[in-house]
Amino acid sequence: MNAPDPDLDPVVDDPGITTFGLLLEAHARLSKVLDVELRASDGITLQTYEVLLRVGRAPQGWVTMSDLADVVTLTTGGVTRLADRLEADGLVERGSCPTDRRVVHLTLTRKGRTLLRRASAHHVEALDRHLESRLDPADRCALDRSLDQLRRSCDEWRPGTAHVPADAAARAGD
Amino acid sequence: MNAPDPDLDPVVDDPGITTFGLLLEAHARLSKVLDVELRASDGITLQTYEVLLRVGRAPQGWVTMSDLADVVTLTTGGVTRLADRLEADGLVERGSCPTDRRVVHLTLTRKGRTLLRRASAHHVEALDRHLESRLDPADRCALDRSLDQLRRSCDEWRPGTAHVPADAAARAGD
DNA sequence: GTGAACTGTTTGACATGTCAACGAATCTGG
DNA sequence: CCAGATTCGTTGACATGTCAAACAGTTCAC
Repeated sequence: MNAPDPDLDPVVDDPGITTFGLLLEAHARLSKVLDVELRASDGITLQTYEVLLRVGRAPQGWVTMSDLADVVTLTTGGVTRLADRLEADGLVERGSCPTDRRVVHLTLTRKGRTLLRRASAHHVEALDRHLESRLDPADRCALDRSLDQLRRSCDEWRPGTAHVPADAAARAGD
Repeated sequence: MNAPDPDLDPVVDDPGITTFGLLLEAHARLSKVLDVELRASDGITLQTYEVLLRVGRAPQGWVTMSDLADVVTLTTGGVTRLADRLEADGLVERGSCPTDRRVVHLTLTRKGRTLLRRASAHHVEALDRHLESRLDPADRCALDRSLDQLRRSCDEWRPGTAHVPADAAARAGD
């Protein structure tokens, strides 16, 4: 009574589903590996590293909470809590913006800066092992191009841009 | 006092960091878009869709909790709770395995099957708009190849493969 | 100027995931 | 056949993220 539905196969074998599935899995597996190695070598998560990196290489040496929310793909509420933890760990500092008193400037502490430099060496080495050395150099360019294209085209998209049938939104029930 | 550290630049501009950053962002943005559209068209999250898809196209019509944990990249504890919610929504059912009484078989209910079929149509269409139509056909192949390669090489990896402290390597076998 | 609309951040209530400990079922080698 | 090691799934305690409401500061139009 529960054999795979033949009606389903034409639709679930779509090449787009395959590519997207590969994207999901490659992302998950690579992130997991890099996270585990970063914890082992520097005692921080991949997410913490990403924050340190974004703050550390910001042109002025700081980012706002909203900036950060965008690059780490969290809500601003999530970033508030993330910043709380990193500040408690002494890696970043909150500061106020001289030109807009709503804004919070996040900067690296000395400790954060040192840690970023140390972790970067390990992280780059890990990326070499898991990413660079595994890819065909020709495919590498196409990979960068494709990913950038996807990122860009999703940024353009806004809810409602899609031709979702008007009745579908109403019928969203279960 | 907090200008970007010149010492940092050589290391944070590594091409591997760039590619990995693109992977993170492309994944996050594309997932977000597809999730929003799936919610609008069928009232389910992308994660729910992924589960329905995996269960629905499993060769025997069912998957175990551990199988599912692997493909959706959650711990088994997380899958227990995910299955609880989907079962409460009437989309999947737990069943027992005739040959191993520890194992739980997850199958689609009729409702889950219907929903999967309906959502698949919308999802495939969304993938066409956001993925297929955006990519250069030649790059598409390279993208699939690269992602598959990354996924595969991460699967081979085991903690300890890297040059991490010896006590971490001691736990290598499983 | 001043009120309305908007933006940036925080917060409480809640959703969702992890981790480690656990019980039950299964395997394995004497 | 049995003791120990292993595997599968669940659970409690806790970590982390979302959502919407709230608040302060800013901008805009009149």
